[in-house]
Amino acid sequence: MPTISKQEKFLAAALQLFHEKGFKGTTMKDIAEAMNFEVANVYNYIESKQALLEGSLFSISKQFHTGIDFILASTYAPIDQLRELIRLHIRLSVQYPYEIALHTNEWRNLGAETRQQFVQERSEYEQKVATILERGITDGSLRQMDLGIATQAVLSAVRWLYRWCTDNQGQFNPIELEKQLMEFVIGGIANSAHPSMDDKRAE
Amino acid sequence: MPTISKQEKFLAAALQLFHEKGFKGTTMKDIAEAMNFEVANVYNYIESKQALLEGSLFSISKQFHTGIDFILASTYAPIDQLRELIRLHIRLSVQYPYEIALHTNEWRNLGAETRQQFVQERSEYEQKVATILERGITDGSLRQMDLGIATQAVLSAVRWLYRWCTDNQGQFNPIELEKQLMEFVIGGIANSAHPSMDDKRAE
DNA sequence: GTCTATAATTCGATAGAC
DNA sequence: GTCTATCGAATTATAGAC
Repeated sequence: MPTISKQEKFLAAALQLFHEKGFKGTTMKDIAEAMNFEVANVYNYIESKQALLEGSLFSISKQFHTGIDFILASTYAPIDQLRELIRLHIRLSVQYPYEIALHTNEWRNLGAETRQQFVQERSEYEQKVATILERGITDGSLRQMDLGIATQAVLSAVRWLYRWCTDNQGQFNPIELEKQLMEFVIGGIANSAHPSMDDKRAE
Repeated sequence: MPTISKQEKFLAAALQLFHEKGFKGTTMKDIAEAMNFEVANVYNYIESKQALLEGSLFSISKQFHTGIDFILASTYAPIDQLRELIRLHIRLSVQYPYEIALHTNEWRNLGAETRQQFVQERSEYEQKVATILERGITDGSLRQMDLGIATQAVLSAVRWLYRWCTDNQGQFNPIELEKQLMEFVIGGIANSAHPSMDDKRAE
């Protein structure tokens, strides 16, 4: 049985509260109560509320960048890089759902400087996703689409995963989730021999 | 030229600030400065900060429910109801991007009672979307999928639209956006197999 | 590490004059 | 409708004893 340090318990409690009440809606008092001690003790575990936000936010950002960089540097064909991208998002969503919730919802609360850096990193990540899609469109494995729309559509398709994990705490099959989502995304932008969007329905 | 009342200007200024800085991150002073008057005057336009949040939130929630209720009550086939659902989301995202941003991101800041009502309404909306998908799966026009996953995937595919509208202020073609997104979503979950009755996928 | 006490600031909201 | 002035409460963070 893995020993969970009080540090880790503190971080988990804070992240869960941020998820439930939002970053600004969560007070140091809330966290202290979750830890069963007084407010002042919070500062034994963190430097400041802002530092806690920044640490978690950029930590998960780095995880995503590291993951997609490996994918981009691989010899997989573009459509299989896209599969790997989806797998990456599922894996991280299962492992760090509350960090991703923070990353998705609370970046607006960063200070002016760090916020700029965050937006920069997020923009670069989207650019890397777009690169995968662009290569797929070029080699014909992905359907012709507006690259910006395709990028947002793909990222949106995986952006809800963290909530699936926090809501159904382990009460789901990640393998099946992966399969279903793969089918949804790939089937959506893969260049199918079946032009099902050319709507000819029989009535 | 449409006359814009100061009330409307106030609401627009507040919503934009909520979008940029978050609800709790926006102070009455921020709004007052955007309106070029002092803080106390804010309360000539609203009852309270909470009331402003609740009003906008439930207003847009009602719009979505009204829209999907018409779709559900129509005689469209399920797959075309899905098309209409996507059109509904695009239309509302173009018309009320900042209200939808609030609805998506700031519902956690509702009071305990109103928050419960919000979650209830959102859950009912998801249920209505699931109904459309379920009918489509039943009649064979949509691929066999886990209904919960399919519902989240479809809703996620349209959830980023408001940001597309706020970021590219009118600098985009809504018709083309609609076409592209349609192709992505419909192509993703439409049954690409033969339009016959075999609903069991052979792998 | 935990406590009590408190500093320093901010914020939502109201009162009342003009 | 707009202003000045202000109240009361909440919040982040620190000081210092145990």
